[in-house]
Amino acid sequence: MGIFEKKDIRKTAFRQKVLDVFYQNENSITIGQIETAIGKHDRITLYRTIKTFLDAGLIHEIVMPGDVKKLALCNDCEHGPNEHAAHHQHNHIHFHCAQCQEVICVDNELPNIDLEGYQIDSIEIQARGVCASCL
Amino acid sequence: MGIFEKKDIRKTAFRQKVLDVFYQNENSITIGQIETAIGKHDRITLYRTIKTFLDAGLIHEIVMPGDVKKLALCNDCEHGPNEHAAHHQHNHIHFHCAQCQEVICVDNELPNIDLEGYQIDSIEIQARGVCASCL
DNA sequence: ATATTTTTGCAACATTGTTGCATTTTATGG
DNA sequence: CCATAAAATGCAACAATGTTGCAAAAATAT
Ligand SMILES: [Mn+2]
Ligand SMILES: [Mn+2]
Ligand SMILES: [Zn+2]
Ligand SMILES: [Zn+2]
Repeated sequence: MGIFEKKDIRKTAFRQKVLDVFYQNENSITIGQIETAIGKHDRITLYRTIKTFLDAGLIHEIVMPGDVKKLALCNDCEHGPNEHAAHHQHNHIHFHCAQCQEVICVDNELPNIDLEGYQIDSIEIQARGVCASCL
Repeated sequence: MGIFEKKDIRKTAFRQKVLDVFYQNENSITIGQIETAIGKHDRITLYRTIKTFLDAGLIHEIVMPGDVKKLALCNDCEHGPNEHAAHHQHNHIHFHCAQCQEVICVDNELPNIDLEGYQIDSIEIQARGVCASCL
């Protein structure tokens, strides 16, 4: 049973190629990286594919400080049915390495945040520094 | 001694108008809000003004999940000289209220995050839920 | 195999932001 | 206050990124 059946979206040659790019990279990737990897292609279809993957909970979007935008496979993320990308619940930290510039989904417990007078439904944490491989 | 002298950037009529929009709003604002508030104006100059303010450490940029981009006055932020926007050190949490849609800089201690094997230089936290006014 | 549904590719458009350059505004200081 | 120098502005043109409508093609269901 492939990932497409599991997520109930149609399996097409194009989508498989895009998905492969995710599998071929250890960390999160940019749309630009996908475009380079899949060669000649249609930009519009790629955008729609990404939206499909996002809606299906196959991948998640990471927006880092400084407008660095990345995409990553969802492994440990929590998803409701058809959860909108904006309300995605990562339960990991996103780490931007200042040296190799990779943006890494680091598996770990999120700290408990408590803001007096506020009701917190979800949190998202970005960290910056030097990653394990670069240290 | 006005804020322009303090930050060593020239005071102009246009910049004063933009700055006033920040003062008139309790929370963070979008570029669109500024454009509406200052009326007929030049889009390019506004972008350059915002960059100037960012470079001067007068304001900071907030990128929330779902590509919500906002700007806010720097009050308690830490700045080195000419610190680039991407490496800005907020020391507060950014809270997005799902009800009023405001993005609020909430003053509070940041938790101590420790990732085994990683060197963390700075962190940024976004929270989502219902704000104090909406509860 | 045929019918139905979804995806794709193309063209056109929208939004957001940038760059070069001539003109205007602001700050300086005699 | 006026002349000068430095910086900010406005315009035009461009660039990057993403969206929409629609006809053709591909994928699934019967
Ligand atoms: Mn996810
Ligand atoms: Mn700041
Ligand atoms: Zn992630
Ligand atoms: Zn803030």
